[in-house]
Amino acid sequence: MADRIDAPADICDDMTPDQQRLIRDILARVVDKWSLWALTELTADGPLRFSRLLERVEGISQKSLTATLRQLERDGFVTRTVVVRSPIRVDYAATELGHALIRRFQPLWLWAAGRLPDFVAARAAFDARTEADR
Amino acid sequence: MADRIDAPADICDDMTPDQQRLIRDILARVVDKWSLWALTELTADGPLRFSRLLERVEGISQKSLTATLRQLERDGFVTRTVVVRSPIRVDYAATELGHALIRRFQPLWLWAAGRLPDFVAARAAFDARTEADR
DNA sequence: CTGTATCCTCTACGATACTG
DNA sequence: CAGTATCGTAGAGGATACAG
Repeated sequence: MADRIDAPADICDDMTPDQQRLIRDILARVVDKWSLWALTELTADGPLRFSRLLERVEGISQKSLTATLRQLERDGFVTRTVVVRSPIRVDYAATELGHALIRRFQPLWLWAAGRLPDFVAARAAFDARTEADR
Repeated sequence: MADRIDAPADICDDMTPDQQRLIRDILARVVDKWSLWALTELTADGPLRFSRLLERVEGISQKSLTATLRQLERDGFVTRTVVVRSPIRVDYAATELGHALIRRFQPLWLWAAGRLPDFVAARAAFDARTEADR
């Protein structure tokens, strides 16, 4: 399953403020506290039920998981399938769009991981600087 | 100025929870309401003074711009240079790390731009679905 | 089991006024 | 001009209880 070809670079110049806002909106949501984490679990391990996700995304509350999944569903990153048994059961799965996002995001994550020493050093330097004077 | 080679993919398995938290922290900050925007202005147009940034990052308050720049400085993405004239003047500039981040982020942005129709469609479908039933 | 509803807290952020 | 201080508001998100 190959990604679509990237849009040409000058596409950004042709975008309305509304469109730019939507993109920022999408990307911001994706890097919020839980979305990327939940989506990563789904892309890594196939469909998962609500309660499995609740275990895997450590620290998330039920309420926030519900909200996070709704957003991901609304933006087309996951599907939600109700299995009408007793007890009821709901499966969540990453869509093609969801998989694509994770694939696209991974290089950024890896880059950040490789640069981790720089971040640690930068913070240490800054904190040392600001504790002394200012 | 070439980027560093990416870390190998399995680097993620060797990371402590603390390190993973730091990466999420960094990446989350970067996509927050203002950071990426401010940093983009700096990478596009060389050093800028505080008041120029305040104009360019439309809608940001003085307080938030100060906070945003402090975070970016602390994480090593920008430098802050005080020019002691009268009136005082402060220049902000993107570091190599800051430029690298923007470069790394751009493909993701372009991908999102290219997929914009999908997002619009997904949201429309979801909203139609949820207005009918639920 | 999978949600929704309520409450409560904490933080982000704008507006405004003030300082070096 | 660049920043700090203070206030007020709005939203995110946890804990808990309850419903289908």
